[in-house]
Formats: sequence, structure tokens, C-alpha cells
Amino acid sequence: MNQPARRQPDRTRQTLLECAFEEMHRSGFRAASLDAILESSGVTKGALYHHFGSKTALGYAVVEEVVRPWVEASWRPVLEAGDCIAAAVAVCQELTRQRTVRAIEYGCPFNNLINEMSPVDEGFRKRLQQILDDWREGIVAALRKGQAQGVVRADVVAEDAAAFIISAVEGCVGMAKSKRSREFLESGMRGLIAYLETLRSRSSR
Amino acid sequence: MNQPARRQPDRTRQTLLECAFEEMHRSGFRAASLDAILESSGVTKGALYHHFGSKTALGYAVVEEVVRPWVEASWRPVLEAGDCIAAAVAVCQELTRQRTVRAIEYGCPFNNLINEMSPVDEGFRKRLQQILDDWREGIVAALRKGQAQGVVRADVVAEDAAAFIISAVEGCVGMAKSKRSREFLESGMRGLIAYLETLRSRSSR
DNA sequence: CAGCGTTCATACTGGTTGGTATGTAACGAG
DNA sequence: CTCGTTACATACCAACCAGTATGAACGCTG
Repeated sequence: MNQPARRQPDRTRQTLLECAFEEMHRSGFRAASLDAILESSGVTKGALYHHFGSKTALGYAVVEEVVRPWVEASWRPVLEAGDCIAAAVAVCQELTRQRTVRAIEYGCPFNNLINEMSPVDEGFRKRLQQILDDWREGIVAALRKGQAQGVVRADVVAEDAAAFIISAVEGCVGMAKSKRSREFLESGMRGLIAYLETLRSRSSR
Repeated sequence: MNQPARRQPDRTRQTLLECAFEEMHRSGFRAASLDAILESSGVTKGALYHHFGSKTALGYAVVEEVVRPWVEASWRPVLEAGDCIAAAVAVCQELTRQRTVRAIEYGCPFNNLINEMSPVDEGFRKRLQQILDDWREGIVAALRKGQAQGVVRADVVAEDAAAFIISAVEGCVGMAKSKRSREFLESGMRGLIAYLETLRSRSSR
């Protein structure tokens, strides 16, 4: 039994965020039903509207407090690794390997939200853009570091490569949603890995 | 004046498809309001339900009769060109150049529909998957032809490269939706073009 | 223990949406 | 001209959904 009458406002809020994230991942933000979130979280409507002023405010909180850390965590290895290309390849391989068919169908929450919400809600757009900017800056820094180390070719334009790599990853995961199998995702990722290898300087092969 | 009482069922149907396409492009399929489509097309609900059995059926027809030709037309140059790499580069440049800021915000209809509808509606998923398969097969054929001509490196895995190229294009257009400016799209595309050049065989440079 | 703000619970509402029932006018066949 | 089918038009409905009003129970403070 969970304590029936005990109050844990922070935990209630966190549960709400997590259940909202999952519902948004499955259905998208606009089609996400508050009733469904309330049912899966075991929270009532009064509690929800105590913690969040509106459905939109809940969505913003999910972006800031769930999606953002999730994106950051997935690429931290690349930013911290010695050989950023090898680390990126490893992340790409991990991305496909541990992904269930279910996860392939639902895709990347970050990509989903950009595609759904950016054109129709400025608050979502700004928050998602900020996450994208930070991600891109991280990749740029990693590539520059790699260039200083002699791992990455000096003629690579870091900004362009970073935008391209992020786009390719999200594009692969997105396109794979229309396929039932893992094949497309794996194939696209092999293409990406082949590209990443072209960024390596001859001296570090 | 358009003929007030004259009947043009084929034209009515076509108008409906085009207006539905635009509304779906702006709002997505599920958030697309039939009333909005009816208003922009000047057609009444009775006429709509005469031509299409349901909103879903209308959506399927839009995919088959508007989205599919649109996707096919955008890549035909690559499939027919002599130098498929040069043609692909040209398509990418054209893709960014002629695109208005408005079009950047709303993104690619094909990508939008895959991301929104594939997980939640099997009928959409199958139709979109078929378009993706055909697109990919086209690129594979173009790459193979390029390899036979000595334009494309022989060690390129055509299936992987095709999946990767399509994903990268759609990823760039998708990510750019979260940015107001053209910068990200152009930057990602420069990265893509740099990648496309790596596919070229040394003998054809 | 008294009092009060925080945290939640329940019932209800107004608006929107996809869909339908019913009617009518155009159109082609004979 | 007649008649049945096609192609629309209008009015209405049931479902769903975000949001609100109201109130009660908890729990900290003094």
C-alpha cells in the first residue's frame, strides 16, 4: 500500500511529470488526454491544477525537467570522451541496440515535440530550440577539441557537421517510426557511422 | 464568379484534397479541423462526407494523392540525372534556397505525418512506409547506377547510404522547425553536401 | 491546540469535434 | 418529360476535453 492520506507534494509533482512525459511520448502533446495522465498517475484533477496552471504549463515543465535532461544524458559520453568520434559511434550503436520495437515505433520524444509543437506554440518552440542549441554547441565543442587533439580533420566545419549529425540521428529515428522493423534504423545508423569515420584525420586512423 | 449551381464532383474532390493537405500541413492530421477545411475550401460537410467516408479516409487520400506525388517529384531529378551526386547536391541547395521562413516553420509534410501518425494509426503507417520504401529504392538505384558509371565509390553500401541521406534531409528540415532562421537548415545541408561529396569516387573528382 | 495556508478531491461547464439524419437540387438514362 | 442516382446542403447530436468552482483534509506555525 502507498500511504493513503500522506502528502508528498514533490513526489506528486514528479509522478505527474513522468506520466505526462509518457503520455506525450505515446500520443503527442495535443492528443495527450489529461484524464489519461490522471488515471495512470493516480492523481486527481485538483492536484494537477494545483501544481500546474494549465495543460500547456505542464507540457513546458515536461520539456524543461524531463526531455532536457534526457537529451543531455544521451550525448554526455561524446562530450566527455577522449576520442569523440569513437564515442559518437558507440552512442549510435547503443541507440539502435537497446531500442525495443516499441521504442522504435514511438521515436524520440525530443524530435516528436519539435515536429508537433514548434509551429503551433511559441513557448514550446523556444524551449525546444534552446535544447537544440545547447546540444549543437556541445557537439561543436567536442569536434573542436577533437581537432585540437588531431583526431578530427582540420577542414571539418564544426557547426555544419554538428547540425548535420544531430539532424541525421533524429531523422533516422523519425523515419524508422514508419517501419515496423529495426532494419531501417540500423541501416541509416551504419550510414551515419560511415560518415563519422570520414571526419577522422588520416593521422589518427 | 464560379458557377453557383454547376456540379463538378472531380473538382470538388480535388479542392478538398488540397485544402485538407494544407490544413494538415499547418496543424497536423489530428488537430486538423474539418470545419476549417470546409471553410477554406468553400465546401459543405455533406459534400465532404459524400466523397470521403470519414476524416481518416480523407487523410489516407491526401497521403496517396498529394503527399506521394509531392515526394516523388522532389527527388525525380536525382533519379534521372547523369551524375546523381551532383543532382542530389543541387536538390539540397534548391531545398533551402526557395524555402520561405514560413515553410521552414511548418516543415516537410511527409516527415510531419510519419512522426505524428505512424505510431497511432496503422493505415497511415503502411501508406507512409510504402512511400519511404519507394523513395529509398529510388536512391539505391541511383547510387548503383552511379557506381556502374564510376561516379560513386564502389565500397559505398547503397542501402545504408540511401537510408542515411533520406533521414538526414528529413532530420534537417525537422530540426529547423524549432529555429526561426534559415541558418540551421543551411548549415545542416552544407554538412549533408560535404557528406555527398565523400561518396564520389576519386576518379570522377 | 488553534488557526491558516497548502495540498488535494469531486462535480460541473462550455466549447469543439467528428459524425449522422434528412432533405433537396442537379444530372443522366430511357 | 420521367425517374432514379449522384452530388450536395443544413441541422443536429453525442463524446470528449480543458478548465473551474467549491470544499475538505492535511500539516506546519505559533
